Amino acid sequence: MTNPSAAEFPETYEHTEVETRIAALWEDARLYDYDPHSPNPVYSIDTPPPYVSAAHLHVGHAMSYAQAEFVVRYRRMRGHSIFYPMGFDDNGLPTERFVERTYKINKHNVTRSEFRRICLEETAKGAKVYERIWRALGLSVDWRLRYSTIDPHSRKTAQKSFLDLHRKGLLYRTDEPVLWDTADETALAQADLDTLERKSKLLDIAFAGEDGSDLIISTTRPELIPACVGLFFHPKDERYAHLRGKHAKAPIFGQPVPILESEEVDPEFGTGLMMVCTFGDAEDVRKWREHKLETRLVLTRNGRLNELGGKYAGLQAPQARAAIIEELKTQGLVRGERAIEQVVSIAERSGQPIEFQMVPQWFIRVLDAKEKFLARSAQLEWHPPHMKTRLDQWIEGLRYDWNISRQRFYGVPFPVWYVEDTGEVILADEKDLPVDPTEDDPPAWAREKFAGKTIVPESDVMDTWMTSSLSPEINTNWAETPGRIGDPSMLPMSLRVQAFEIIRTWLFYTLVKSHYQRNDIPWKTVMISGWGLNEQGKKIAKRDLEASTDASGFNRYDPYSIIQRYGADALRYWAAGSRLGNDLRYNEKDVKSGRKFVVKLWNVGKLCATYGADFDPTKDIVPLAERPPEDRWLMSRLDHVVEHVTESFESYDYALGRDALEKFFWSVYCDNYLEIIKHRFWHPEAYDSQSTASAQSTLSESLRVMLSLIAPYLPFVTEEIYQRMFAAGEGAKSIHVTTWPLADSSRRDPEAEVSMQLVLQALEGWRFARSNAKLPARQAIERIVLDVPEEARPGLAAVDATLRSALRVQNVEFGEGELDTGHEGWKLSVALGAEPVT
RNA sequence: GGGCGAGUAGCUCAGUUGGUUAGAGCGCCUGCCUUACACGCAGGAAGUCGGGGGUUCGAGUCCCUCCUCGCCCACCA
Repeated sequence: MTNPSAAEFPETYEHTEVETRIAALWEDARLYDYDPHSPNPVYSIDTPPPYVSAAHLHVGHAMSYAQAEFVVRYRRMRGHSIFYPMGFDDNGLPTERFVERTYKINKHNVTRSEFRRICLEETAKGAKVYERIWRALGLSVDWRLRYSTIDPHSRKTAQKSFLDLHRKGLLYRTDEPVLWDTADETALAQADLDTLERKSKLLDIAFAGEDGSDLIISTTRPELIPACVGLFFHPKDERYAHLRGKHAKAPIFGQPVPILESEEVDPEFGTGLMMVCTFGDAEDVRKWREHKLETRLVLTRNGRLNELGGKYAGLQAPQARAAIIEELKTQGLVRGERAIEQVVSIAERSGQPIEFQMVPQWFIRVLDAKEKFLARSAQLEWHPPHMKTRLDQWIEGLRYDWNISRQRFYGVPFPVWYVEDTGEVILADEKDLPVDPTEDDPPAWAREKFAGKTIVPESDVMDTWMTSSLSPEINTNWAETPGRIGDPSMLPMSLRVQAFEIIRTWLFYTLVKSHYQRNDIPWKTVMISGWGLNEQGKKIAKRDLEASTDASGFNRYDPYSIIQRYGADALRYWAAGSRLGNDLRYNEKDVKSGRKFVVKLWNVGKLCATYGADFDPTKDIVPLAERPPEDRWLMSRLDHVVEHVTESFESYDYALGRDALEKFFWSVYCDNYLEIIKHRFWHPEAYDSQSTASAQSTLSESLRVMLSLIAPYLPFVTEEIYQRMFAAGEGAKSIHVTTWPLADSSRRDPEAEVSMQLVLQALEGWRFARSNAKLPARQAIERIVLDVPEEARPGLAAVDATLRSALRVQNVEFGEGELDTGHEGWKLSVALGAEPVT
């Protein structure tokens, strides 16, 4: 209404047409480009780089990215200079597998750089798909700030990080036993483990004592008998005291096994005699270390028995187990057998039970800095606060330093060579990064210094988290890659947004890196989102996504599909429905509700434009104090909402804001205020001369404020209405770069709120009576007689015009009434008009 | 076994520091195509707030205890 050149509002809201056009408008205006020269405070966001190659994006992902974005849009309107990058993760095993499968190649017939080239091509394709969806969803990302975890900039950053930590003495290389995945044939870190409950058999098996007596141990893993290097009993266990210093003979394999004591043996478990092998579990590793036991590794890196397994050599562990049990039984050495529930550590990716192997690995020290990490955790502002506990408990429970070596082909290489005979470490020069030691030469100084010696490259690659943990540094160009936008002075970044399941990995590792590299926190605030779940409250699986396309091609879990059918605003409306940190079930009907909200808002815009066609806010505004009570009431109520929504964004609890807005918009603004003031427009002659201009002033002001409040949630429809009604008048390119409305006490009007309570009670009573009387909508009403308590009458009489406007009748009187109003002590009667309203 | 979170209408969830008769959306029932909107409007039914105990003038809200569900961690002889 404030825009004299505002185009006519089309009858219906075509979301696809509008959203496409608005997205282009933002794009043309370069609205989301980060401006390094802006005088405004920077607000920077670190969001998860999704796996591009997997292509399994579902509504749950859309939900978490949308949630981050609500906050971003709010901050932009609060006057921050927004730095909002987007990354893609194409590092790690899933990508390796994907490329091998798709291109029918493997690491034996291509070089790393060739493999990387293919991966980057795939990334570019995948990133396009993602970018299309993210843009469609309205994410206000600066796409110039894109990174991929395998691109040269990220590789350089990861390698620089390695050099930095090495220089600081925080890295070491050792061939201690490491967690090993026999399926993927690589070492893993503690954070890569999962647990599996399964049924297992606990067998009592007889070893032979020196005097020929039976020494019974209990084990679930008889295939490790050839790796047995000790039997342990508790020092106070009298039953075995006589065995002190003696040896036992292992069944079948016959090796002599020392009998030793340890406080950690539970005399109550089994026979109280414990078999220790290299290595059945973490406990075995501990005993091996403490008691300096022999090393008899019987399992190979791919999970088979080696020559120590004698005739069972070459068998996979489970087959060997079965065969060995068979032989033990034949020899009568199995003395007991019972089924037990067992919990085993498995590799998160492959699902294989974890073994231990001795392979030289690079470790980052974390165990001796737990207290420091806990202190860093306490420096962060957590939303919701209880998520901090998850990180703290993980830190407290750490048992291993961070193993960053992976025996895989694809990933970020270590910037390291070794002198073959001495094992001396040669590090790359920082100016040469990124390097691949399997293809690049070592630095010139090293070639000179070790001339004549054989120099071998490190062939392992780094743990994928070694790179991802640097997302703040990658974003802000800590490695100083020429041409990248971003500046390390932005560190710590403002906000990290992520889901809870990667607190122990992504969040923890990022904290470690920041602490070690810059002696600082990575970001000031952490926002932990929940998951978007399916209708049954379960995680949306890849197969759910794949099996959910209907005959028309609509996939009910595919964000793009949903956006096409209901619009991005509708999907975002659903995403705004969960309290931060809580999971949110996906229901199509909630997206439909979002769609209804969008359409309702559109219709309000249309109505306001119609009623305000001849209104010029530069000269027609009626001062608030001079407007009728219903106008002052509306503005007062609106001010409460402004405060509420602002608070909800400040506490990252956008869902509370959405609720408050929706209730206000729908029931206060539409169902009451708009319905009340219509009468003023229909019968201006019945009201004072300013009443139309008052309503127009209020409509204009309140709609403008509401559009701003709703803009972070529903950026498209709010922009569309803004462009039609306010943009030209305000001279702004977009509602998203206008100023956030703040609460304004001059709008508060307790007096109007009190008088409107009476009016609304009368209105409710009238609606109740009307509904009971089943009056047709077009029934003309001559007069309404209110039969209300004496004490209410002066208040109502004082706002007579408002009352008539609300009840939509020219004559309101007090007197006797017979119709029930649903309110104690309130009745009314009504004089019907002769003719129906036309 | 330790920890975190949750249990409120048929379903999904709000309910700030304890304060009248516990709310919303969806669903259900009754009317209404009323000059923005039938993707709408008006009205209605529906809850012993997981169980038990306690503090208080007053408890969905605070304390104790038990039960159920989800997640994280530990448990591998």
